[in-house]
Amino acid sequence: MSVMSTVHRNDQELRRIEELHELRAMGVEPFPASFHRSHHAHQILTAFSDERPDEMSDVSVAGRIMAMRKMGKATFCHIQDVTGRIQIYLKKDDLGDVYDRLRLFDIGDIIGVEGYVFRTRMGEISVHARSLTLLTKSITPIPVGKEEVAEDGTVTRYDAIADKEQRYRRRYLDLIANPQIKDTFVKRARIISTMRRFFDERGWLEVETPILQPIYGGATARPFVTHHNALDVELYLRIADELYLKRLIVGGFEGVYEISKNFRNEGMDKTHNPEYTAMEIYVAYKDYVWMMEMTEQMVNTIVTETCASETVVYQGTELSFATPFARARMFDLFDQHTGMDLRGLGRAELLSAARSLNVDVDSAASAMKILDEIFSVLVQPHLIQPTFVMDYPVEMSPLAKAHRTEKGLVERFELFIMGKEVANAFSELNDPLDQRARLEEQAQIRADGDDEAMVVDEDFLHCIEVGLPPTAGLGVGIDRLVMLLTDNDSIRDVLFFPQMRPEKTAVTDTENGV
RNA sequence: GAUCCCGUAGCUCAGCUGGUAGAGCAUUUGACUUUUAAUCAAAGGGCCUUGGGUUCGAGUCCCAACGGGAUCACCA
Repeated sequence: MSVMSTVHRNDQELRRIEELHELRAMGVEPFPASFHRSHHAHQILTAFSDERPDEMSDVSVAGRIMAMRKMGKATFCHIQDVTGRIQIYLKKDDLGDVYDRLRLFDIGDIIGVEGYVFRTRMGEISVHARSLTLLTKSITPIPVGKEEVAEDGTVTRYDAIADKEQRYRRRYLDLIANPQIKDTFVKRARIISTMRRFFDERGWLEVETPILQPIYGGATARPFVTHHNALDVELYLRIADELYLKRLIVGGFEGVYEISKNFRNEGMDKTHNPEYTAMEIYVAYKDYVWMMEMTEQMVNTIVTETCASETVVYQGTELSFATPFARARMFDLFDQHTGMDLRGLGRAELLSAARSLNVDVDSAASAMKILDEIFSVLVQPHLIQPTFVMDYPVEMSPLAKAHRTEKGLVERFELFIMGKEVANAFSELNDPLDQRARLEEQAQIRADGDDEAMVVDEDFLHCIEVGLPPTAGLGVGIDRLVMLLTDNDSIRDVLFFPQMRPEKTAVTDTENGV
């Protein structure tokens, strides 16, 4: 089968390729290896002084041409670097033959400019070019809209790429055309680095555990399955790293954490992507009360350091991250929002409670599912400000330690913000007999048809039998935290490359009948 | 997986009760040495997502497929 390229090029692309050949013929290399750059755009715009313009009499900048206004023997263009845009002023008197080559330059090309900084009659700080170097010739026209900068600095962008499919599939074009979205990703990086520093300062060790696991565990979810050829075994992409991190605590580390991707073979929507980033941390000799305090301190630190404030506006709602966060026991919240005491009810009673509350549940649902459903419909939407929900029923939490005083409950909390779960934590279950009983119960639920229930991991049970010290564990959904702090309502907008259905591959020559 | 909406030029979008494709920006040519969504004049550019059907005639109506978005379900 022939694999000849069948790229279709439009008139603009063909013209640009001709320009490229023409430049080479003139002895201009369209793809030089490097360029010395002295300043970023933003640096010049903030540091330029009208009183002392000579301080910037010799600068060099580089970036992508985003706009070009040719006016005969003078040309203005805007170039964009990672910090923003700056205007370049090019004059035939200064550049001579090089100026004539401008006809071979296009929007999208990357150039380097050396010159002096000045302020135009219209008041815009610009670089007056003494020399101009082509750094990369762009062959594909990019969908850049024109932009208008108002007096107050607000930027209006016209006709920039708006199609979500294009924006997600070709994020590089999105980043060029909508540079303001970079802020989200820069903040994402800062959120993670702040979290990492918070843990490192406290002496906890960042570790790496297997992503390919022979037995998946630590959460209830359907996994992705893959196959290892040499061992001829099925392996699973991890749905959580909990069981491995606990093994390290058993091994003698007293604080370990991991920030990395989990994979869950479930539906996709505004808050779910098949691969997502989680942080899990385990600290020995601590319990969930301690972990709650640690969590609110960590979140507060992240918010104040990345948002320069303790409050954040999310989709029009002001959220306060001042400590302490609200705390509420799960069954107290049921009392408050349903008017019913659901403590200790069996499956049949919960089912009739759900019916009387107009919560739609499957009549075959387990007690755990019914409680979960009532909670998510009637309680969760009220948890707008950061709120710790504590003390869950044991059936919902097979890896959490039995509550020290409340029978039937476990020492667990979840952090809710804007009605969404952001963190989940327990006093970890370290009674090996209890742990075995709970996992066997999960295995039974699984045998009864719930393929999301946990699988028994004998080596994990063995490890707990060796002896896990009292330990507190926490998991945080990084993507959701980033969404909250960057005011984005879709997970796709906080991931550079959200999962998309693969595009149809271009037809090959043979299929084409060539 | 279900339902609804969307798919037209490189980009943003028009296109009425079916009559063979339109604008702005971008591109090309010309004018213009401090412009800024530069301006002015002219020009080129479309398998209207794909495949069927109805019709004398389909961008438009019907069916299906593909891709996207939203809502729901599952889940974090």
